Amino acid sequence: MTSEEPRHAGEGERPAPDAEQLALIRGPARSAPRERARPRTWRGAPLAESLPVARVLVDKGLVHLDRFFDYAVPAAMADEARPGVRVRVRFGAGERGGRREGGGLVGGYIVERRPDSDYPGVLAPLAQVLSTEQVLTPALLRLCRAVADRYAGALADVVQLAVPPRMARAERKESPPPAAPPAEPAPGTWSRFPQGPGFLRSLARGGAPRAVWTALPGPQWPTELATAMAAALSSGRGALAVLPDGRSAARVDDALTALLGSGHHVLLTADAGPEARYRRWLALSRGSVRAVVGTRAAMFAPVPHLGLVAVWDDGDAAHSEERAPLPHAREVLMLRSAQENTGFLLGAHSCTVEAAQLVESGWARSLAADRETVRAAAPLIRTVDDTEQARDAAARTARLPSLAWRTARDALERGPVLVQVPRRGYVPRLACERCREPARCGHCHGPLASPAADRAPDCAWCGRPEPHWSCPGCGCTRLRATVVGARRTAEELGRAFPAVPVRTSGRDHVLPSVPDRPALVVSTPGAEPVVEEGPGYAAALLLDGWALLGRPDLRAGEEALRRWLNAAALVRPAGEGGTVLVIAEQGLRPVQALVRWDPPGHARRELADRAVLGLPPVSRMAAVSGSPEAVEGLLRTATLPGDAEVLGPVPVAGAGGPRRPGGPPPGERWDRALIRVPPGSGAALAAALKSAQAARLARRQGPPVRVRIDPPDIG
DNA sequence: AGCACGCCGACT
DNA sequence: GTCGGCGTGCTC
Repeated sequence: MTSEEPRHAGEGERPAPDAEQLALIRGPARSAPRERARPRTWRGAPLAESLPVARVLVDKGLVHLDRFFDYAVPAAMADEARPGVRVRVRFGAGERGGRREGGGLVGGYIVERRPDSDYPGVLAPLAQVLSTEQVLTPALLRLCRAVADRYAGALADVVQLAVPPRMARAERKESPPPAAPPAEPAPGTWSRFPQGPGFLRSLARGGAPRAVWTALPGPQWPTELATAMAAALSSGRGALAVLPDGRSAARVDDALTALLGSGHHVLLTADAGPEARYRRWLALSRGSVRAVVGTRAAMFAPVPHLGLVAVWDDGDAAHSEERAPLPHAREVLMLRSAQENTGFLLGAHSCTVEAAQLVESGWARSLAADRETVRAAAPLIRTVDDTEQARDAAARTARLPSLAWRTARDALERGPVLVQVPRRGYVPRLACERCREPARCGHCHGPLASPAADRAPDCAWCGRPEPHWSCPGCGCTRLRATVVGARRTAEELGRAFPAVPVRTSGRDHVLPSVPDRPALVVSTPGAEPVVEEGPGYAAALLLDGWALLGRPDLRAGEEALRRWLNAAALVRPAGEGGTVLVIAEQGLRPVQALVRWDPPGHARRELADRAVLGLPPVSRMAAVSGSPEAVEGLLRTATLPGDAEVLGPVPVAGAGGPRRPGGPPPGERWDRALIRVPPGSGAALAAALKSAQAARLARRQGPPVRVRIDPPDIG
């Protein structure tokens, strides 16, 4: 702490110790009022000779402080105080009384060195340069700025997500020079995709192709993803891949190692620990390593001269950052791809509506295999309609359809059988009694919910009652609550095969893999073990159709299909006896898409529907929530774009429900309003909400409001 | 957000 | 004449 000096009594009353220096930093012919001209922590230390002003991003995530502050650079720090380094500065209410030191020390980053400042007062000096490591590079700063704007958040909040905390020990270690770029990789199994080799060639030649990749079922995708990264590396550029969890990241990391050895890439996941993580981050930042595979925080990894950004399975909820301003990895990587002119690869077994929109709009090209190739790689999909079971709740949980039993029995002779069961905790809402289509509001297409069993339903978005609902699909006027739960079916299954070992994998106990031997593997979605070595599961039983499809969430169908496809992709091809049995009504759109193994087709149809109904991502939405007065106040003061449409506010289920972080405090009522704008007005909406939020906080007009762009739970 | 300033009423 | 309520505005 070179600048932590004791306070001199009466210092404030004296003229500045070095009037010439202060004139220099105050800028040309500016006569600041005398009381403002008193330096605060100033000890008369000389200033840096060139560029004596440092523009600093103060590390406080307050929306109304979302700007830079200028500080004087003492001569002693002239060399160290480079753009991008971490600093400590005094920040807070000034010492206008001349008696106190300024506010406390806070952290920050130098974003720029300048010859002068436009601040009319006297600049406080930098208190300390914490480290000479230039962590917030201009490219990273620009990305953080774009992400903050996109999500109506504060720059400092985004920087906190992007730059890991400092670990001094990790900084002391030197990083080796980078390895020479590897040779251009052979396409390998990318040859199964007509556009695959061309995509790789473009990357290898320094191009920036953008693709939405529908991966084929089977275990090849990690190697294919790694091959695309290697192609970008072979052009002398860097590559980055974001995966939804540590397990899948490790698989791609292994594939890269198999392809290139260990000198070219790092794995950036939470389980490495903070110090190792920072060391690897520094290896990238210093240009010692050019490729990174990781979970969502890796989307900000400081790869210089990036050639490819990739994201796997963008429908997985883990790609949504849960800290403010809640950015999504796919969106961040899209911004990054545009800013740094890189290739873009969005891969998955399924296809989100956002991915379909990227193809539809022409922003990305589709990278999919021919129908015959898909059919040869996919397992046989069979469906069991459960309408018969639905008549009797007891039968539904206790009895297994005989086809499921036979499928499992036959498959267990050849290998392991995967049983996918739902996770607990789905919110029951209303659906058509006959066709089970989730019931939607006739006015805004929000989901209907029943406040009490014997009352008419309300819209959960706009609050309008809907006493005379009728199903647009089948004309039925009767509603039913959605049913959840099929776990006992799996237990029943275990009892039906007493001779076979039953293994379970779930949120608490994730089983990474199982041997290629007969066993029942019961797993919740997302925790399915892969089969070691062999051709994959002999069969899969997908039992969670009801729980998923009954949800009124906009993404219910897409999410059901995504989970089914991820499980079904672990099953061996139909030609080798692989069978998937899904318990769900055959006529449902996601079920048909699974049977035909056509996830892009499903996403395209969903996209067309949403365009008609004005739902995201065809329109952009924002959620504003907080106490009723706060929400009302923000909506009143905000100057929204002219084409914005406000839905609600309506009360949010608070007390009694599961307590979510950042949600309403127990016992208090919270409201939520949704604002939707047509395509093209998203940026204006974010900007309007951000400035209204800033004004509100600055003037302290009542309790805080939460603003969320692209709310995930609008249905 | 903190934090300090300042303008007003109540008390010594 | 002095203390302290909180309404208002700034932080380089």
